[in-house]
This record gives sequence, structure tokens and C-alpha cells, in this order.
Amino acid sequence: MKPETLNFFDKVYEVAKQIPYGKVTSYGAIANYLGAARSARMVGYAMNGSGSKDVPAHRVVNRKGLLTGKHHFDGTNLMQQLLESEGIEVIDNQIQNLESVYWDPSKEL
DNA sequence: TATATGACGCCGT
DNA sequence: TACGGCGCCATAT
Repeated sequence: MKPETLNFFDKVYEVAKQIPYGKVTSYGAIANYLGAARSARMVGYAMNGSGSKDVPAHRVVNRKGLLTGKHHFDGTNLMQQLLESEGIEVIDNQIQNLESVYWDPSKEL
């Protein structure tokens, strides 16, 4: 186990923590920002360990704005509720107006 | 070391 | 955008 691999999850958490309130980003965007553009799946995988972290995983969706990870939350609609609480319109597990709430770490960060 | 898994993304249709 | 299929890559077992 090399240190670099350990940092991968941490890096994902670092970026995810910096997602502004009321904004969302995609797994690919985070992966791209980390220099692992082809490891988008790992970003989501890393989120599995975000349960004990202060990571707002509900603000991370796939590039279509689809809440593909909602099944990993306690409730079936918890993720959507959290997003709506932040002023993000979510219908049928999909974020509406994605462009208006999208937050790209490579640009904003 | 090898095989299976997956909260994705891209491409073709 | 929708759907199906393939590829990528770090973890888990």
C-alpha cells in the first residue's frame, strides 16, 4: 500500500468538503481536478468511506446531474431532500437546472 | 497474485 | 437526452 494510493481517498474528501453550499459537482470533475480523470468511479467508490467523514456526498452526482448514489444513503430520498434543502431543485432523482448549480473544482478552485 | 466489484464517463446507435 | 456496451482504475476479498 503506497502513500499515494492512500491519499486518493483523502484528496477526494478534500475537494468534496470544499463544495459550496447549494452547489453540486460531478465525480468526473473531481477526478479530473485530482489528475485522475479516468478514475471517476473511484471518486464514487471513495465516497463509500465518507460516511464517517464531514463530506457532503449528496452534493456529488454524476455528470448528468443524476443522483446515482442516493441508494447509499440511509433513506431512499435523503439525498434528494438534502439537495432540496440547499435550494437545489431535484425531480425524479435528477437535478434540474444543473448548469446553474454546477460547481467545477478545476475552474472555481 | 488474481478475480470481482462499482456513488462513472465516453462512444455509438 | 435515452439506452446499451466498453473501458478505466483503485479497493476488497
